[in-house]
Amino acid sequence: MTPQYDPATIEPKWQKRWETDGLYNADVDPSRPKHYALTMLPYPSGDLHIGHWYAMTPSDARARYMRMKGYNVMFPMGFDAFGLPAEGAAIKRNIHPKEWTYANIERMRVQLRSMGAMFDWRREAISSDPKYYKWTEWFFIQLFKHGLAYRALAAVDFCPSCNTTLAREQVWGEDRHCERCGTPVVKKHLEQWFFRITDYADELLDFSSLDWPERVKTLQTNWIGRSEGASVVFHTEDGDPMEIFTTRPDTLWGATFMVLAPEHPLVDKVTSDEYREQVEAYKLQASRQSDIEREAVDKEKTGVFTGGYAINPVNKARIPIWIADYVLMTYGTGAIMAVPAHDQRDFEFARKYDLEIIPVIQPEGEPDLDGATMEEAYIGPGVMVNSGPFNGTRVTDAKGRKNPGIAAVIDWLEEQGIGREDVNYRLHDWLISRQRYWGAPIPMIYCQECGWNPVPEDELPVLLPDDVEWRPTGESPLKFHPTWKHTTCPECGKPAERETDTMDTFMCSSWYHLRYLSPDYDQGPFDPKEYDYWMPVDTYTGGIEHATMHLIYTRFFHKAGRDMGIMKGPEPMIQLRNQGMVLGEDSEKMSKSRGNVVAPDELVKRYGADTVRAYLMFFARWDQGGPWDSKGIGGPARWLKRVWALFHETAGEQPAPEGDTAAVERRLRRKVHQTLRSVTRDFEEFQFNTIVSSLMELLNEMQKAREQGAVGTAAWKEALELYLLMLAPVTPHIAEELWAEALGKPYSIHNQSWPQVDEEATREDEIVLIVQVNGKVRDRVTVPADVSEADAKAAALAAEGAQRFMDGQQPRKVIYVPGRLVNIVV
RNA sequence: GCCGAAGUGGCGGAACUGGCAGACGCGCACGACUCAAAAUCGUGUUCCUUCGGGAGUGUGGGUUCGAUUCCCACCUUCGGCACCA
Repeated sequence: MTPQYDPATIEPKWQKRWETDGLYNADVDPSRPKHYALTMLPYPSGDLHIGHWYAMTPSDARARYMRMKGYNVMFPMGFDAFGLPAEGAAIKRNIHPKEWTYANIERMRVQLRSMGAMFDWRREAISSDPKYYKWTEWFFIQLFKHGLAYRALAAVDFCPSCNTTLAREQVWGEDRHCERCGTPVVKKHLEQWFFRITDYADELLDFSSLDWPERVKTLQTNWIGRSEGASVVFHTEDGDPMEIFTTRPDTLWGATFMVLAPEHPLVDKVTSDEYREQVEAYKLQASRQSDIEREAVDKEKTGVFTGGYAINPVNKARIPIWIADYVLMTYGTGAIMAVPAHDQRDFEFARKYDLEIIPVIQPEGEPDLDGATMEEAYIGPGVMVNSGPFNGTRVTDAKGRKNPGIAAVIDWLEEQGIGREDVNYRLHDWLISRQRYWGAPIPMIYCQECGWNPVPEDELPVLLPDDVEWRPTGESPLKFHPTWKHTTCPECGKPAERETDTMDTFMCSSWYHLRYLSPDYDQGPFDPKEYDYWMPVDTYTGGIEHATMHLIYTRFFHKAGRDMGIMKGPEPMIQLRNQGMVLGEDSEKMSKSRGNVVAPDELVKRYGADTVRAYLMFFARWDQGGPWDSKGIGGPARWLKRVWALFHETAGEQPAPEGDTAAVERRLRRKVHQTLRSVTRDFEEFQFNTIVSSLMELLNEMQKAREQGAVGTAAWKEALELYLLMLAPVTPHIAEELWAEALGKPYSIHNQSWPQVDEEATREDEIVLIVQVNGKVRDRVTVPADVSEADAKAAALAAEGAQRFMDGQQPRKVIYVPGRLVNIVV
């Protein structure tokens, strides 16, 4: 053992040994409890950055802790290897996306190994491997066969920079930009493939079996955006039905006009000749405006009258039909009933265009509302008025059927056959078509006669051709391949064409946790034996940015798979924890263009992986992250050097023959076991920063105990052993080295059990009681731990500081908190 | 506008169940070692102070013997959604 801590020597040595021994191989073993620890897989961009380390090494420490707790832990790793950057690189540098991707994977595997994580590399899965994407395609076919994948013409978001359509989840922010490249998206009308995720909207709102952060649950709940209400069918004067959705069926009697989205299919039909010109002009203007302009909230509402009229089915009132761009074709039915008295948007519109306002909800104890004089819509509770059979019915603030007014009206609508209880979601079906090359082909064939049919399953995978030209045209490069798309119809055998779009890569990552189970299995997407043992994922870690993308998709995928008889159980990932983000030293997001990127490889070279791991766990709360501080890493670096030095200098020493060490030993054992208790708790709660600080604190105490002659005693030996066991998940290399070289213990520390807290040892003999006078600390007294209340109070009252501040007065009240303090109130 | 999270020393952060605010680390200051520096070790480090003490966890109130912790109102920052009918 060298006197100098030299991570550059010991780290590669142990990494090699662990790997050749298969120390972290996880195999099905029904005799042991399993723990599937999963951390989000990286995209093979070419370099592992500090964010990967921040996500993965604390997750690794937690997985190692669970392993020491006796679980059979699987902690796999792989690559989300399809995707756009590969094509970008291909175009820019004239290198094949496959070559680029696999070269990056090679490089990143080496970098990943340098972390010293307990990855079971036998389970590595790469989503761009044919043996992987064969089953991505297979899943598509199963979804198609079960009616969960369909093709439809829709106005979809298209990124002009990435040259592909995007899912709604991939369009972000007020300016509706592409999640990947930041370019504002445009609308295109295209036929695309969708998954029916909306069929699962309600189930996705049920988080009861999940231990997930509230934040993620809230984000998903808002994203799904469930509204309860009713669908009601109005008719035009000509008898054409127009369905509307409303959350306020109790206000139906106050509907004084209707508004259609400019793109609504009935607009042309209801428009009278007299108004056709202005309607056409308005439609043209609306179509020219971007979504951003149209959806700007503060914009004044505009619209035009169509000349047509509808009949309100509840009271047969004849009401005008308008078109306005504040009604969106993408939500509900693209048509609304307008109740200006009780909806602020309708109110503003009615005032502007001088439309009738009829109050139908009267707030109790207030003067009667008057449509002519109201200054804003009334949206609070009250009693229904001007509402025929419902006059006098109470309306509360509650939504849906919980509101007596709404419940009564819904029942009546259903009786009358006018409408029905209904629910609407903000969530849209998942658009998965991408006009790009480097993705899993959509395994569908179009035949002029038979329509769309899936590729027969025994012909899977549909392989990507290698010889393509990547022209970023907005259409799939596969389309321009001379032969690839030409095939025959699986139904009739006549010439037919393949779908040339590829799948959203979120499709690949929706099931990667299943491919890890058996990455080489060829009878199905996964080996059922592995599935039955390992699933569900027990602990999933990753960034919050996937809350409304990957984390919704994978839940949908699992539930759909369950309904198709492929998967089991309600949810794929039971416990979720999010790490924060490591920012640059300038507190900005790290990026090459800002020049604030921290390169982990250099840090490993300079300090060693253990120090980098420890610093990442220590420098911030894991769930919050924060700016990198290059000076701060010196703390953990010094700490590990001091750990090394202490073990090196004292490991073999025997106790000094003379001197009574009983008190020192007791103090040391107390601190060791108190530390073990808090480290154990912190591992359970993912509080990695306090794990490291507790271990630093214990080292300081051990240093003191050393000076007091503890070295070589039984308590000292126990302290050294427990110290390394607690260190093992955090800094696995130095722990292994000291375990072998300083303590001479048999390989491997990573096969040891997590130690038990000796509660007896943690007990204090004496405690320091705080003495307060009127809530202010005035003194402290040392008393036996099992002091009686009377003795404690007496000691406090006698304390010099207490006497001084009591100023001769009699205590009015003396409060005793056992083990903590005495507060004297005068 | 709606929903959510968070505000603690110069900095990152700690504080279990309402009970010593500032653990641990960075930085800084001083000291030791050194010809000197780095490294290392030691001591100190919330602010004010007449050295008795006083103030202090975004602001203002409340509950309590006692509040970073619970309640009310507000301010700020960050994140999400946003004409969603």
